[in-house]
Amino acid sequence: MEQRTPGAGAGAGSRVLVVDDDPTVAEIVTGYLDRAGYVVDRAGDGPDALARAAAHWPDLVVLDLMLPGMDGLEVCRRMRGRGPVPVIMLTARGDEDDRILGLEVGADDYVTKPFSPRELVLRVGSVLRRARPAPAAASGLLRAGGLTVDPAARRATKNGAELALTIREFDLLAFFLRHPGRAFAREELMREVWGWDFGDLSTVTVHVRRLRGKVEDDPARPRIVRTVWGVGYRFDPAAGLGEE
Amino acid sequence: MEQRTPGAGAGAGSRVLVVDDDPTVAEIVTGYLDRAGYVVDRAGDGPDALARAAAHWPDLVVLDLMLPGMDGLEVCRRMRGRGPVPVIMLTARGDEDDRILGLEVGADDYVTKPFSPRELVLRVGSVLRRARPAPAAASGLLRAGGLTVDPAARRATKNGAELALTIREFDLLAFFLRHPGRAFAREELMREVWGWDFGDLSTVTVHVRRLRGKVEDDPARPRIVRTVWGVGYRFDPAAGLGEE
DNA sequence: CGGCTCCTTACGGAACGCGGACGTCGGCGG
DNA sequence: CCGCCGACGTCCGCGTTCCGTAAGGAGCCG
Repeated sequence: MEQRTPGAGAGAGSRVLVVDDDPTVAEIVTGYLDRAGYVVDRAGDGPDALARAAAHWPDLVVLDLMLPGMDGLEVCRRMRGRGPVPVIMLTARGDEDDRILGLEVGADDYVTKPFSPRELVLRVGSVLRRARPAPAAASGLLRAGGLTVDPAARRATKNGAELALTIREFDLLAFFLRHPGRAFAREELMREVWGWDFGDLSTVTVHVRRLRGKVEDDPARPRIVRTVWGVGYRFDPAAGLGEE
Repeated sequence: MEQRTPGAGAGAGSRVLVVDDDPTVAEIVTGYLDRAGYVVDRAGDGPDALARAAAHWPDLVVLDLMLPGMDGLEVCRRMRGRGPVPVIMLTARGDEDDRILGLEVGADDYVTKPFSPRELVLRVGSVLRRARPAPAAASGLLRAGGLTVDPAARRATKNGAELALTIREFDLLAFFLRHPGRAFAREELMREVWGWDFGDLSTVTVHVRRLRGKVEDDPARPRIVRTVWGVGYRFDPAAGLGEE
């Protein structure tokens, strides 16, 4: 049932570094991860782990807390010093202090010994999935010009800078981003953005003005939300950066 | 002090939540589990179960699939949303689909009605023993910004320092950590965190404020849990270190 | 130049979020 | 058994933010 490779989206072929001084444990873990479709590398102690990481930077590290020579926490710290990498710690059961320490150093998850290899595999997948920031695509994100509108987060940016928009302004901009290049009458906007079939159309005018004040480089000469005389307004997507 | 410990000695005094709308069934099950040395709590329906769980997080849940109002599967899902907890499902005999559904949602075991109470007790012990070394699969540790939330241990830290959160505050923070960067209406939070479809929304406001008081550097100018005017709140994961 | 459209500004009121405080319930310890 | 205390849900007053409307001026077109 759980035989599938992690190819279903999460980290197919991701490189996992397993660090454990116990050959038996390392062997078992390696085997399971390998069968799950990961590329696995092994290290027996701290220095070895750092060397391996230097040779091939891993996507995730499974790290035994108890290591000969260098402490697992130290390894974690050094690793983190070189670059951001998710870490799953293996700790002795019930050793609560160790777990807390691990979390402080920045472990992304922990598994207590003795553990089920299958569970470890699941957690590896989970952490990898979590570590991967939202792919931005398929998330309903709207982009045009230098503008970005995220309906889910209710955030809008222009050239990376956050815009402080009110509800109406945000909805208005989002609507424009969804229908670029088309001209809309004020009545249409009132219906689509406000959800009203009646009302003072100057409301739309004023809100367009306010939006321009926050979005346009020069609100006096709008290039993004253009006026279509005798009709209404049109969003011009090709007016992102300053060309003159 | 120890009344009577369960046979195998696993989970003496473990807290078991029994959810069944049939008073007779609940009574019998409660009786047996109680005599087996467990601390038993009872709930008659879904919302009740979630409320009980909020008050005292159980070590295991015995859950009837058929419940008035909220579906057993839904209860299971919500419960799992708050933290990893083993679940044993009670299903109608031969209702194969239900069993499959139950296992998919993440039940750790199931018992078909009519069932022998003694068998149920045995399974409870078994699941507890199995689940003990490490909380069952599914969600692990949550990290974002300088925050850490461990649903299994029900513990949260900020920059390594432990946070003294109440039940609601913890659930709220955990939910935010699970859905970073998205804006949620108060109604959604009320539904997802409280499990209510109605109620005074100012409750959410107040708890957000209390959470801010413990999480934010400057509660007056929140950077982690942000207010989205006219909409609700949003958890901002990129608010870890001090930038100004 | 006249009429219409659009821009700009200002303002009152409503909606909203926040902080503080209170009453209640349940748990815990004396 | 009783009293204390923390957590929770509710309520109220205040300050802020936002919205819709109105009115005067500027711009566009015939």
